[in-house]
Amino acid sequence: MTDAMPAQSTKDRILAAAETLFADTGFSGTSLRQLTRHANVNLAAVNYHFGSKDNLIREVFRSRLDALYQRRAAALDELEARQGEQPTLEDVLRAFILPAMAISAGADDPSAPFVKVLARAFVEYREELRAFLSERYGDLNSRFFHAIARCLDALPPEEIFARIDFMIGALTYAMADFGVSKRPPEQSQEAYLTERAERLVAFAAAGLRAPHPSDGAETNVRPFSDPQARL
Amino acid sequence: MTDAMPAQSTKDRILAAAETLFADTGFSGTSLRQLTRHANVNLAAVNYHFGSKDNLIREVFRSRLDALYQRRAAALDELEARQGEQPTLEDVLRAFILPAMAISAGADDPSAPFVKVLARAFVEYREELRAFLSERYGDLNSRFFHAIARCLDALPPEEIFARIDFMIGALTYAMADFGVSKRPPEQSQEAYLTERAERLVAFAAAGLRAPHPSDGAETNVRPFSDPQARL
DNA sequence: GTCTATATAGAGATAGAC
DNA sequence: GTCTATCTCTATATAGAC
Repeated sequence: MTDAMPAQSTKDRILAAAETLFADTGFSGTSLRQLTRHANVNLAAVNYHFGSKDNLIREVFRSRLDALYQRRAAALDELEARQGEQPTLEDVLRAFILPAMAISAGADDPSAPFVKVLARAFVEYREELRAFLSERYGDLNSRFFHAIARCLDALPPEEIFARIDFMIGALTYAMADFGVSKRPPEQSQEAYLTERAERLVAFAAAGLRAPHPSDGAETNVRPFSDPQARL
Repeated sequence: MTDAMPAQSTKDRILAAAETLFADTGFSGTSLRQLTRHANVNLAAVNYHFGSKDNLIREVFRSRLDALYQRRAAALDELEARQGEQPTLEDVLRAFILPAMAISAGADDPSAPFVKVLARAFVEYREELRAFLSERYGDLNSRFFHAIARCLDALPPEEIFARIDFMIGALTYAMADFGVSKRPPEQSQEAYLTERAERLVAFAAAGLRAPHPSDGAETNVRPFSDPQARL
């Protein structure tokens, strides 16, 4: 054998190029012509191997999301297997957040662009993605909800749902690197993302633990239609 | 005068249809043919009034973002005009968050779809949007940063920047309604969004105030390359 | 300012040779 | 399994009549 790396199949080259280009220019913004040029394969190969562009898109999702949720499941399994020891809120959040950050860690990691693909999918394939996530990973997401809820037992479920949405929004946005924060040149990408993940864990844990308005101080809410409202 | 509403100009009908369709199917996912059909105007009218599709997209942004930032500026001005009274973190966050929630408040409000357009822009026009926001609203964003930093004076700036990114991520995601939270049927859209805005204010305020790892407990960070890391 | 008609280019998909 | 060539459709943009 002369080559250490196995020769990448046409199918794999298409998947790799799809991930990169979908991350950069979106799904409808990426043509099969660009894609096959980038992957150095023939235009007809996409339809031969995947049937259609839509199927190719689904395949990109499925494989990466499976990997992400497998890591999340393993982390949660480990937490729940600890005998007698109740996981902290930070533990549970790490089990959810770190796998997502991890898949964008290495510059050499072929799955790195996927985080941007996922962020795009939230806007371009909202309903399909929601249905897919709920059908395929609903049980695991439900386990995460209960693990989080156990750490916050004074909080009503709607409040927990809302706060988890905030956490996922922060995670998605941060993963896709949409914000103004920039990696300092002297820090490695891995160290940077590790730090960011820990920052998010601390931020989200504090946010989730925030006192609930109903059992505390008045929040001074004014409806939008109030002409005095500071909009 | 027989008509209470002023007849909408071709240009306005194009803008309105653009906002709706861009929100639903994205920028590259929306063709000018769909758009002009939806607006009941001729296909050529877009190029006549806006020059190109790209210019139309920029125009949609510019007008709505100007409105959003004007409201934010007014709210911040009001806070800072209070003599002697230091605004709370919650006050500052409300000045930033409520205008964003407000523009998606009314089902009858023509600007309602814009929040989804904005979320899409974050992924489809990342760099252009970043440059545009920084050039046009950089000063105001900087004022918000300082107002927030004043409430958190023990925190290093990088930590504040990172946490503000989390807050904006949560806001964008929540505004665009990507999460699992659903409006209860008995609640009005306005009440629902008001409630969500207050929830976000409480969540973000607590998250921003989270203790900083450097001046407190050990955070037990393990790098991703550690094979023991719970990824 | 609005229309029809069309130029030009690019898209996704497929047939059929090799 | 991969190629070329091409079908068919749609895209953005524009020219020129009204």
